[in-house]
Amino acid sequence: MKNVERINEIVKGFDEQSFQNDLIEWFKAEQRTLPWRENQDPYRVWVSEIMLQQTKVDTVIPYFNNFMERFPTPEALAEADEQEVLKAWEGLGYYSRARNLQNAIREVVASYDGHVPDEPEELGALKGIGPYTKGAILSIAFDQPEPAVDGNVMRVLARVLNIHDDIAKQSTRKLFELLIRETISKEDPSSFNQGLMELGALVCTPKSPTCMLCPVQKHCRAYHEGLEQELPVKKKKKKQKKIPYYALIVKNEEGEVLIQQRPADGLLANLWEFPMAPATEVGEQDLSEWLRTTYGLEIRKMRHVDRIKHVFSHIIWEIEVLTVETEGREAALPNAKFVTYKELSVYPFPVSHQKMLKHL
DNA sequence: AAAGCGGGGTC
DNA sequence: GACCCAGCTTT
Repeated sequence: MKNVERINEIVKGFDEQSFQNDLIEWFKAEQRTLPWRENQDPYRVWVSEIMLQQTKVDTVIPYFNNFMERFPTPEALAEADEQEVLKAWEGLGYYSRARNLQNAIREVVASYDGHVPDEPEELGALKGIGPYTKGAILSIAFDQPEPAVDGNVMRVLARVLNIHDDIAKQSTRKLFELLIRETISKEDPSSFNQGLMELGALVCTPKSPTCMLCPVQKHCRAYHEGLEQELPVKKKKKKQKKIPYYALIVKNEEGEVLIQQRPADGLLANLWEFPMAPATEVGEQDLSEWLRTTYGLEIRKMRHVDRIKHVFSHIIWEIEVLTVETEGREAALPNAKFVTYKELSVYPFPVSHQKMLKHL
């Protein structure tokens, strides 16, 4: 069946007007006070939406406040060093978000005189702005009736409209976008979109939704069928592969520690770390040789001090941590260098390596 | 369409 | 452990 026909089938007998009213009324009364809801500044809305991707509100709040203090305007963010931006993002994860955001903001300053564009095509062409974020900015900052379909929205609508499509597929997201275009309030698209998300976060939760307190319970087909726990349908992903490493906390005679910048692409791009040897290729007895050939450093003393397991979305690092004292003072590798304990604080580190700081 | 990309909270 | 989170980009 074509999407248009499905939409007509789905919304048949659905009281859109009443649903809108109940949802918006509830949102206006019950919405949380959040820093990015102080006003409609498109820059603030944008930053908040990027930070909120795959990230809980409670986690984002302190990062958002700090980020706005350090980079209050698009110009301030455009002029900053990427390392400063990554430092402000440190611990938040998905660091390409930060790099894409700055890239896009620089584009806005260069091409749009620092004004966030309110045209869907211009906005969507900016780095890091996909279908969801585009719709969120357009509806929340510019009051345009555009769909902003995230995980919350798909869960809420899957239940309300009793839709059993796999929400992991992007064709399903497109179906929901069409449904929203049909259903969204033209008078207050911002409260409508945010209301769906707020409802998903506070009431229509993934497990044990509190249907008894739901403002749109009477509209919910899954509730009436007793299917709210079965929806939404989502294909589960396969589990992560384990990768073993040795991490070396190397101190020279000055008491400085060896750190190294990761490549500009891929996992944790451009962040800093302590040197890591892949344990699949290097054995513990080979570490002296590895340190010599890789960094030109002679080991004086080496001690096993910790074991760290760090879970990413797609892999698991299993890290054996060793402290090392060396004779050399300089590292041969250009992206590696010795720094003092104090200097460490300006470099952005992934959480996996922050866990090793206690061994310094 | 599937995989890569973080980190934290919950059950 | 598994799942989820105000997803996007690359392959």
